Amino acid sequence: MSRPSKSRYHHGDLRAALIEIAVELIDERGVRHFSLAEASRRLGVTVSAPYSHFAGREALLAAVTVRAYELFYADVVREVDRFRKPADRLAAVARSYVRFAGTHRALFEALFDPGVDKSRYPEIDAAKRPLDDAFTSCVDALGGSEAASKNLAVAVEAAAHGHAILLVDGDFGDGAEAVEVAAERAARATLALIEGRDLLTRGRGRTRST
Amino acid sequence: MSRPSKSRYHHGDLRAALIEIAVELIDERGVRHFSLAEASRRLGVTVSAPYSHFAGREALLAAVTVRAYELFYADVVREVDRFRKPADRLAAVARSYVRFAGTHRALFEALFDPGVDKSRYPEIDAAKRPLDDAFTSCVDALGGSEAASKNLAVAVEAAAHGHAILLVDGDFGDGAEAVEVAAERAARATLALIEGRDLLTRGRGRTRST
DNA sequence: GTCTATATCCCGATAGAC
DNA sequence: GTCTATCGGGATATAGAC
Repeated sequence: MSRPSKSRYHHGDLRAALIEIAVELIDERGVRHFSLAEASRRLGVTVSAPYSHFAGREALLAAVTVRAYELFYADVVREVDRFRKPADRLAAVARSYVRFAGTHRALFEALFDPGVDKSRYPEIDAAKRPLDDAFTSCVDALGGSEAASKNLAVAVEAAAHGHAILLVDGDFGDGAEAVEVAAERAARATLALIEGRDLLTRGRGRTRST
Repeated sequence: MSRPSKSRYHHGDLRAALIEIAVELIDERGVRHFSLAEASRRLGVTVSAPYSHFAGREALLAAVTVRAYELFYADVVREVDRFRKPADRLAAVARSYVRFAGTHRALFEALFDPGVDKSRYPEIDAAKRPLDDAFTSCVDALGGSEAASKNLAVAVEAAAHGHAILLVDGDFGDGAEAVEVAAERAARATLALIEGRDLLTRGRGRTRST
């Protein structure tokens, strides 16, 4: 058979193998400690081999980010489609958002790694778009003006993201239980935001400030 | 002579100078590109000099983080004390949280740098505590059960953090205006969460708070 | 106790041979 | 496409000057 040798990726799929091993390594030591050199070592190739497939370390991380968004989106879709009511669907987005952060920490970390200049990798933005659209379409289904929808979408996204960060930061403890606690909190925060959403769009300048 | 040379930091305050220059460098190139070597070069000392004051790069970054929390807390307190009503005070915490992220990006970035293992630097947690307490005391002033307060505190913190990340990520645009937009959104989201807070504490499904 | 000088090792990146 | 060789830079440890 054409089963490739797992120990030595000298068979032409180094690119995919690099992305795969990068995810593993990031899981083990975090993005910051990820190095092309170690990835190469694990794959049994020399340190310069990756440069045939990626411009450099950052480009590989960008590819990892794109992959992460794809997996992220798949998770969100799977979860959202279990519900029909718009509010529940939106809460499901928030829930799966946090779950993804908890169950794929390396990938989630890679998504927001300050070390990758996203503006130089437009494919990252393209990979993110379906996710944003999922948010938006759920929010739109709730009705209300365009401005109100936008405000709610931003608030929910921020809430989901915030819970995800708190989770990854350990504020909810460790393990699978912590993930569910955080995910459930995010879902409920979403429902609370929907409930109080009129307050998101009021005043236009009159909520106090400088 | 006991007169220290100001230009070379050979005067015994290298520790403070390192923290200061670290903040500058992180502002210029981001945490990832910060190096002890360059900090040393800028201060006119050799690369090994910092090791008299810090165990290594990570320890210096930890010190920067502590400093960041101190400044962060000072900002929050200043802003919160301009209000009296509990809801407004809580919204002010969220607002100043986001403002800090926008106006001190380097420090904010350092606060959540995945490269520093916070569990190995307990002083970071200690520096963070006053900030958490500020959140908590504002929430408690709103009344409600202990569990409900906890739930609201977490939700507001997550919302504030989420808006801050979206801001730093450029989702609100650039410049001072973007900062205010994000800060105001966070404040309003806080008010919306207060409004819908009953939904945060329902079902008893998996929400275990401590 | 603080800093210099030095040396080792790892990593990112490039050029050229196979 | 991959390897060899190599350069430059950064992290870190140690020995010694003041």
